[in-house]
Amino acid sequence: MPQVLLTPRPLYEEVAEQLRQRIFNRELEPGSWIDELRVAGEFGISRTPLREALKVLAAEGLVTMKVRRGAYVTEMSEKDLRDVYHLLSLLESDAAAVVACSATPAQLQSLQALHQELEAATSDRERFFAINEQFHMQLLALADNRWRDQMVGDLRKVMKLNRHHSLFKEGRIEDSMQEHREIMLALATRDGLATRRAMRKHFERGLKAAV
Amino acid sequence: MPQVLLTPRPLYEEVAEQLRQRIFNRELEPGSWIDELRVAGEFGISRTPLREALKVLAAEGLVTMKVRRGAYVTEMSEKDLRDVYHLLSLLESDAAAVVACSATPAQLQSLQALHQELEAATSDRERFFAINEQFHMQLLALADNRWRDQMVGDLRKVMKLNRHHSLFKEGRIEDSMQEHREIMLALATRDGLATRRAMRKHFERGLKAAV
DNA sequence: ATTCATAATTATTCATTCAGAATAGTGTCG
DNA sequence: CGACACTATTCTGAATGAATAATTATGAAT
Repeated sequence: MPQVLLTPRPLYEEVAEQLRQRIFNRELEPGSWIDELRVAGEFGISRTPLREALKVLAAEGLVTMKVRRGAYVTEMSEKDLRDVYHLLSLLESDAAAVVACSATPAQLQSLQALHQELEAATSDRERFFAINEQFHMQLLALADNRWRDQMVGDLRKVMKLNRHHSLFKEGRIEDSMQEHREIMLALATRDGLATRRAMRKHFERGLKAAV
Repeated sequence: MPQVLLTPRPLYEEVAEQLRQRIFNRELEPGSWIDELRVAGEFGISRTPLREALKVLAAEGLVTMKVRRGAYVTEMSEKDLRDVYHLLSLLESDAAAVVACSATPAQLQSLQALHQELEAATSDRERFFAINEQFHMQLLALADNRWRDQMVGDLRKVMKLNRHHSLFKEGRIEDSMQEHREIMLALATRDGLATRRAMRKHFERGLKAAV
């Protein structure tokens, strides 16, 4: 049959996304070897785009390449988790401070809207998780630094390698919500330092709940 | 007994490094299209490892891929330069603060040694530049966060895309040296906050000299 | 029986080949 | 004379095949 697949993006990117999902779903476990032939067979593609996808994932830190030994799913130690949280805290709290000082009222309003959605989703773990991610991404977007966006995106991906997600802990959602309220308050008062502090605290608590 | 390793690293990594050099040397100009056939021919290799190398460089931000239109050397606007400096300042000043608080005396001594080398190289621009890079990398290494190392490495690479290097400005070396002295002083007193401030100032001045 | 060496198998790495899409050039029509 | 359309060429994206390197297993020797 003719390959009528409209390719909105190149195959290796599609494959990279699929591989990310498999890694996050633990179908490919951290530390395990990625069999190029087997995976290429399962996707019904050749090894070439798969290898290119693996290069992308390696640059993101999701997999690590060993010379002449192929690709392995990255293993995150507890120290790695702390280190990644530390960097995310640094980058996102700075972004929050930037937004507090430079955002337009309309932009702050867009954050407020997401915040309200979050308040309304505290009972639905999956939905809360999704909107929470949206909120952080919107904040990043308002800080308007494409290099930071790239880095935070990568860090958040490798963070998902970790088994225990902070939001899965009992009571974490309520605490997280309270921290978000403090962030919104600091943003509303246009206080850069307070916003930075609030975001820092948010990540600090998040890490405590994650380990 | 392992066999003699003939290929220290895979071809695509070697090619990636060569391409970086060509980009930094302006043999491949920002904004220009990278002709896969031509470059592969010049390197005497096929397109496959070249394409894998381009994926790596794309992840680093040195080149940008356009769908069905190949790879282009990334163009840095003035805002991009400011944004990258901002992030480097954030990441490296935090690293410096960490080192100030947690480094062993022997580790501080290794920094002091590099600092002395730097003091002795103020008359040789090239050498000063190289040792300066070594100093910053050693500081990073002491902060012991491989994810930060990766990110700072990438940011420093894209920074090199910029035409005017801060250290090429007249009088910048002397100023830079003075800022380094303040950093060393703050490190010696184990004052994390002061170290962070000193490193921040160093980058602030560096940016001013770069634009 | 254990260890070392050699051979075979397996998997990565790179080259060659093919197909599809985009752009540029040329020709024709309004 | 200009604009639009069609064709041809060129380059990207993908597949397949060949070669090299590493690991494992087997056999022999101490």
